[in-house]
Amino acid sequence: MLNFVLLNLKLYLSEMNYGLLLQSIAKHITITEAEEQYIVSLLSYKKIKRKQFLFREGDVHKHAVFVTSGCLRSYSIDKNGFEHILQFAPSGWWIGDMQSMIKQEPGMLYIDAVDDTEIILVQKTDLQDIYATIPKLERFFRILAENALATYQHRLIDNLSLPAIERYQNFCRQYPSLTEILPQKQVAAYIGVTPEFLSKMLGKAAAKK
Amino acid sequence: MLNFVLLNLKLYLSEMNYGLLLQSIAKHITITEAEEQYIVSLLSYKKIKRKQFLFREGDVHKHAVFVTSGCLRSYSIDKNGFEHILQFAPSGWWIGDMQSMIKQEPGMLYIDAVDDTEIILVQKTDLQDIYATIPKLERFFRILAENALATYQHRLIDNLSLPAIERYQNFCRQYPSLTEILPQKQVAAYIGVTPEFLSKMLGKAAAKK
DNA sequence: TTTTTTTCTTAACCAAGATTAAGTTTTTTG
DNA sequence: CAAAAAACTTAATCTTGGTTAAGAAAAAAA
Repeated sequence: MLNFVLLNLKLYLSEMNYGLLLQSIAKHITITEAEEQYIVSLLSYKKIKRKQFLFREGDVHKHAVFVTSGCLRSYSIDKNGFEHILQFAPSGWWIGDMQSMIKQEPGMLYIDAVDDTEIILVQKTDLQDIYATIPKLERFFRILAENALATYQHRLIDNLSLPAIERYQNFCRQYPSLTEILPQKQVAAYIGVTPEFLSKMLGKAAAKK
Repeated sequence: MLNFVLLNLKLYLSEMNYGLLLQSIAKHITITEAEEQYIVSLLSYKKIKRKQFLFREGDVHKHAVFVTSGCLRSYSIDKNGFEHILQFAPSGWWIGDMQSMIKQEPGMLYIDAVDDTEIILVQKTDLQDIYATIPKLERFFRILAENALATYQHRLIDNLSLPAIERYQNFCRQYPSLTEILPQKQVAAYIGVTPEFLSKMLGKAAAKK
């Protein structure tokens, strides 16, 4: 009977896919099984249907979000109603509005699901406890933030110095799997051009061959 | 005699201005005097004259750089020879090519001095030791990286969604002291327009009044 | 201070990319 | 499967911002 319960618990936990997050942690630091259990006890799990919102502009981000399947996107909407995509988060990625997360103030970003998506949530307040209990995790999140920082530095330089066509090529090279599944429109909103212009650009490129 | 030596040491250290860095650390975490001394023992100090280079494209960044006076800038040069500024670092700021710093590979950025500048250097290898000896510093650099991340997220959204004139206004609002000391040309290279266009824009704005 | 270098301005012309609009294809949903 | 919605294409026109060039102003260096 106990075995039966444990088996179900195990299935339940594997369905939640906390494993992917624990693996990602294990890539940078070593943690004990007891620490793993403590962390898992503070995680929660959520399914998000395609097009469903996780955050809207003005919301305060009270959770760190880790994607285990599917794909999320974060974006702003300008005063003319146009979307500008900051980030895509396929499985294994974190996503969020850092400013809002740090200062606990209303954010400027929308986050919704590009595909049916499963996520793990960590409450910001629990994160403080985790740092206090397992200081090693401070390192994990430092490394995470530093890597993200490097990525944003690179992207900013690209946006300042490259024409649209090269930004598009960079995107395809960097995220080949995303290029396949995303509507062109969203790639346009990521590289910073209108869908019409991206279409024109690709038409020209194809005509040349 | 001993007093004399100690006095001179104190003067020497204060001239190095390690205090500014220690203060900046103290804003986020609490460290003991012994820990302070350990950290200081791993720091080095350098003066950089206006226009002098600290890094060039292709250099591997083996140090974290903290500015104590003056101002540095990091930028890339595109294939047409135009500069695109990623960051200004006045006193109290860190600067560097994160990608190069993390992976210890050749960087894409130039760093030089906008003004006569004093900096503190921490070797990357010493930073590893510091993390091992004083885990609290892991938190300090996590917070630092997260704040920088928030700033870059905001800037990217601005670059994607705002016209040049608003990017200029944001820059002036965010960095009023830099706006005063920098040549217009460099503000242009930061917000992502040519100096000629920025000048035209400002002329129009002034004419309206 | 005077010479040299850098920065700023203005203006004419040019190009990358935006806008508008209409028609077509693809995907989603009922 | 049919209808509706979303995405894509094409083309004409417009706008933001780039390019080139030349002179003026300011700052740096000698």
